[in-house]
Amino acid sequence: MRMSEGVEWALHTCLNLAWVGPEKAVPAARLAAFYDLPPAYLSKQLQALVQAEIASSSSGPKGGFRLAREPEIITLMDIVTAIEGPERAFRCSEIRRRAPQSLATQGFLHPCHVDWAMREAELAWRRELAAKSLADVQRTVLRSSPGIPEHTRRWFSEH
Amino acid sequence: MRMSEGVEWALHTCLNLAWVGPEKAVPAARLAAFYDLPPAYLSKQLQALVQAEIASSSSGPKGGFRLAREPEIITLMDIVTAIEGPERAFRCSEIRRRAPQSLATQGFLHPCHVDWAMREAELAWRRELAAKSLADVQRTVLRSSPGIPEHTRRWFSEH
DNA sequence: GTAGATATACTCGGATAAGACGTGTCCGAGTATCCCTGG
DNA sequence: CCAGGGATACTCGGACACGTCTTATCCGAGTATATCTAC
Repeated sequence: MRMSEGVEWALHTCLNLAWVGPEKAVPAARLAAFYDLPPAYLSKQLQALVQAEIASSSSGPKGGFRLAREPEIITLMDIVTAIEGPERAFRCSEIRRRAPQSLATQGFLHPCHVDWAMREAELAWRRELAAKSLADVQRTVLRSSPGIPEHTRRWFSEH
Repeated sequence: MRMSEGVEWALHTCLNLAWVGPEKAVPAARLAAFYDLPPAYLSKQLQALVQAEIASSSSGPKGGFRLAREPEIITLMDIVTAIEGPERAFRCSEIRRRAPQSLATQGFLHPCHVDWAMREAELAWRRELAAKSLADVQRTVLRSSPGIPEHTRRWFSEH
């Protein structure tokens, strides 16, 4: 089980967009340059963020990406789901129905208990991610490195 | 993010081994036949379970697999880790160190906050899985379908 | 009848291919800006 | 001086290859059993 590397990029990029603020749009190429990432590929991730209505895009000169909502109402779960898709990590294929006894015991009438246990664990994970907003992360960063917001904002203003 | 299908197979197979009990060894081919799975591939998953000391194997006639420990002290986390490996789903590549400002703000002295949030969520998931033992699942199954244990045991005794 | 050696058949285990998904790249469509021209 | 039209340059967005991991398979090494033979 491996999460796409794009998730890390998306999270940090959303954070950068949050520092810049919604007034100014930032092109994908510039967002990529900040971390020295492949611009075309980051662009793909940004598309996903737009589709999920986390970011909004505008074309042409002075165009680019900006956050579509306030950081306070963007959760880490939103971002992860946007990149990874809404599918669960564990996918129950109802394997038990192929068991020779499944007809005799009518096991398929009840929900799959293995699936249920896995679902519950994954829900705990989702709950935890949904409880943390982008603004929460901003506050944590601000506490440990107060200079970062201004530095970042300034870097994206240059050029 | 997608969990290997082998995890589902391993979970159900461990459950079957639990019903059969540790007295009798069951060959991989027979375990595969129960759900009509590719025998050679399930064999590979079983190898992983042996390496994780969840199951034990024996060669030759009357050989096969059996649980190495009591179901009470085998957690779902153990099984998932055995198949998927110990690696985390989200892997922080310390992307922030490539930021142009990282030297100025000495951001790399503090832990990565994005990573920390993701780690915490994944820990919640692991905790949940570690809290559920194979015996717990057995009890749930027993409650809803009391016939299954005996049916399963009998099927593996035939032939 | 019993014990030992041997042949046998069955098991696992690691080395070896095929397919799916994530990764990475490119170029075309669209748009806001800027400039130029005419009034 | 001002307004409108057009050219321009910059942006995103979807279509197109590459690499890596999961999936799937096979065959050889090893072992407990059962048989056969000799005592």
